[in-house]
Amino acid sequence: MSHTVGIRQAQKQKTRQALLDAALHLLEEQSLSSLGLREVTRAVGVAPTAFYRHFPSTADLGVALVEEALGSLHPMIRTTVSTAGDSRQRIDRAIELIARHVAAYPAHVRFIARERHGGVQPVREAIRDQLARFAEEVRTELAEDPVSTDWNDDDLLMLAHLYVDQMLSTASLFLETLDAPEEERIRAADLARRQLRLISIGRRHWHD
Amino acid sequence: MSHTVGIRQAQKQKTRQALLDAALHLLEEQSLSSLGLREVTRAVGVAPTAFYRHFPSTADLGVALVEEALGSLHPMIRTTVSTAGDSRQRIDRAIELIARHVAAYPAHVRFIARERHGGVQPVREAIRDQLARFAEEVRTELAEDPVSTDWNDDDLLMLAHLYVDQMLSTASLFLETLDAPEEERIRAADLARRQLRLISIGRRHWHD
DNA sequence: CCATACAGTTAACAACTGTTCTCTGGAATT
DNA sequence: AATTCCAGAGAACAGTTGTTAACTGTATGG
Repeated sequence: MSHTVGIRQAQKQKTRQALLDAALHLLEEQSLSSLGLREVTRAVGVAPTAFYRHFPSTADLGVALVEEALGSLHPMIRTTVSTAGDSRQRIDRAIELIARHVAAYPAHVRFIARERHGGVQPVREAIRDQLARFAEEVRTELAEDPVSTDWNDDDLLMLAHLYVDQMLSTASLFLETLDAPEEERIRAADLARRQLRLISIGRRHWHD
Repeated sequence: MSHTVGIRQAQKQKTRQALLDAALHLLEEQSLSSLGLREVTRAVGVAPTAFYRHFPSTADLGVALVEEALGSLHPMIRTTVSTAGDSRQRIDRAIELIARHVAAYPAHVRFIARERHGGVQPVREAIRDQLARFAEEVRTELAEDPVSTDWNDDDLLMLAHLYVDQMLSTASLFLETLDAPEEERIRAADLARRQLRLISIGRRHWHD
């Protein structure tokens, strides 16, 4: 049991990543349920049968993509709904973070938005589970905010889900306006900002 | 130019509808981008080539399905965000309407949720356009509410989009819990109700 | 009553799909 | 140095796909 990777395993992970990358690229203009195994291997330049060395089926490839797209996002959550600064600053920071992420990983965002309600059950479930984890994390973050002192856990989770949904909706909106003129992108950011503001107002007056 | 339908056209529309129904059924466990033309005709019991008498491609079939799923929904919008009753009654009525609709047309709801961000561009655009129309209608309805006297059109449209998104999100949640035990369905309805309540609170305190 | 229009059929096309089995070259282990 | 392991290749399988062309029967309009 050596802790060195070895040429063998290194090469394997390399082609595995190549398969993931190629699939993500192909999925920009189709859904996972229509993605062919041969289509992916052809794009990578390996034999169709090599696919099975890495994934039992394209559905498992999809689950791996969910991990890649959302797994590394958990650290970002804490800063997104961080308690630092006043309400306006927090909203601006969140919008900025989402916009940057969409610009940096558009294919990831598209994949999640597309397959969240897509035709492949295991992938839907993987996304649902990850989003539920996000909601939990957002809840614990919200609980530390002095605004939420008299909130019960159920209401906090309700608000957390609302925020997570809003984040995804905003990310999807930003994705659509990625190639649009700057004016439209500003309008989109403005819309998202005001929606977040309305939610945060509702939050402040929840117990009236 | 007769106003009588004629045996011929009647039969044509009958098979056309059969194609739409079969497609909708098949789309419950896959996405439109993987729906085969032959698959649909086989389900209806008609030759593959007959498909072309009704739709140039499966994408056009999808656009027709958008029309069927959302086109008939516009009348419902007015009553959903109607101004009658107090806030709690309005929310209860909206949730009830959504729940009924999801139970009555689950395949329609699933199709819209799935293809809204799906892999077929013309269908995405058709859904986006219809939802934009919904938002416009919601806005004019909201404008008549005395709560919105000092709201500008831009903010009203922002709120309308938030409501439309929330409706879809709620419908999708209800769809997932359709076959779940009643306890979970009640929890889902409760969550949706509180989220709507938070938004409506934010709305009331928008200009503070 | 007859000519036309046309929804649906049949047959054939090349291209594609997922999956199995057998094989090979080189890294890993002993 | 000899042996095992295993990522990937290659070939073949039975089925599938979208699209074309030429057809048939029947409702429709003159």
